[in-house]
Amino acid sequence: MYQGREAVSGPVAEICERIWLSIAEKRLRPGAHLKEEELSEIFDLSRARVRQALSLLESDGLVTILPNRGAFVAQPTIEEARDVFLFRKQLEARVIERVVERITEDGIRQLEAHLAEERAAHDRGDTSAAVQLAGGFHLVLADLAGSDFLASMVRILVSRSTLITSMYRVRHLNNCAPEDHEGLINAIRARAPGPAQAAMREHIDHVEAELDLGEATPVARDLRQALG
Amino acid sequence: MYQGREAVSGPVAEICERIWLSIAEKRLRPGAHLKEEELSEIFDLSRARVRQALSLLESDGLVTILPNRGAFVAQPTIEEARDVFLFRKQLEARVIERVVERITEDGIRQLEAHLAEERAAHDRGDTSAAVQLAGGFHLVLADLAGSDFLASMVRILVSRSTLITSMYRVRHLNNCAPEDHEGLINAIRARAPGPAQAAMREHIDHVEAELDLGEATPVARDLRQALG
DNA sequence: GTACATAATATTGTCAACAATCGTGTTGTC
DNA sequence: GACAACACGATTGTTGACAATATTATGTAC
Repeated sequence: MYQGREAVSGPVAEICERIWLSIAEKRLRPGAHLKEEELSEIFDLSRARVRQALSLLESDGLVTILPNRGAFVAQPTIEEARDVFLFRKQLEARVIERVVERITEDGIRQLEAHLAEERAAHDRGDTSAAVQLAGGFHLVLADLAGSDFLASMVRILVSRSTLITSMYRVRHLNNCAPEDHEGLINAIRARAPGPAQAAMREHIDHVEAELDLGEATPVARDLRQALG
Repeated sequence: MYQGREAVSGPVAEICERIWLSIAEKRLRPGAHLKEEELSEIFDLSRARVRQALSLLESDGLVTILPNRGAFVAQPTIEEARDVFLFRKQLEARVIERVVERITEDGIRQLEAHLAEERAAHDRGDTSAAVQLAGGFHLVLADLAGSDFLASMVRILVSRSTLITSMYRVRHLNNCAPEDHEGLINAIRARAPGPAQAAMREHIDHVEAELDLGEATPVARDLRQALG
């Protein structure tokens, strides 16, 4: 399974995971060309499967596929970045609303188990796992909302947030701090819709506040795009 | 080009279009199994291209692909239907905001030309074209907002709305009436953000109001007949 | 007749070879 | 040297054949 996608499993999921992580950790620059044969050699998989993975990553907004040209790491603009966070606030507020309505003891345990993993990764300095788990928390939450639609929307926005964060963050910090997630769980446990939604909006604002969305792009953009 | 997707062209776009239309016109019931070989015979295309088309339709939420099982026309629940329209109101209000900011004379002409096509299809009783163009209006609008992100989000939600409307509508009416679209153009021309956003929210409420969210009316028919 | 195992069929998943396209370097002309 | 036409290598796109999996049909015991 890759980023909450039930239908994706096995080798294809692994390519997606690893490319996703490489982007999150800035090992892959926005605009970088992801060549199919190169990837198939690296992962020792057929080109068809690489292609499938790239197609999935495109639908998550992490890469852009140009016909007859190939796949490139996406380059969201500052305007798009702001829109992503604006909609995440609205979308995830709705998610929280539904989660509070239908949360069970088992659901709470799921969230707490995830939070424990986040803390463990954070404490041992494993930023790679920490970033992955921080995004994963929102996917678990979306799952608990019990709507495939909401879950897929959250996935789309969270993956884009990962890319945006890796492009525009000023400090070398996590995507989400575990503390915020703890507060969210508490508000959900108390079955308090208003405070829980407020906590979520604040949390997303925190994430956005760590970014520098006021100036020109720090990473050099594609020349073709700049002059086109 | 299929539903505002620049990158999709040629035969694959045609399969998508025709399946999309068949769903919109209730010739394909939700849950129907879209068999790859059958489709490849109907459209006289290779199975690989059919597969590609089904994958695109999945990312638009029109079909659900189950591993080793195949592709099925999606079956959005009533809860999901409400969420789609809720989110469309928020999303398209933002689209309108950006369109009003950056609209040009040429943009207005584009919208009016589209509206004229809608009216023509409506007047000659071509419901097939009318439904397609009604959804298309929102895609043109999203394009004028000048953000790939907003455009792709609108596409995802509009395609889902099409499916939802075909599932839950009580009267045999259009997805969108051309009158609402005319009002939107006028508000945009006046560069009035508030009224334009209000018009959009009202318009989407109108569409939602035509649905009966308590009764499902599945129409079963042969796949070959539906697509012919 | 029902339940279960098993074979037969239908359907999807995967691959490697081939075709089409694009980017780039080269050559020829002025 | 500037420019266009061309050819080459690199990269993506497509196909048909084959493998894996699921669904249906068949047979058998009780």
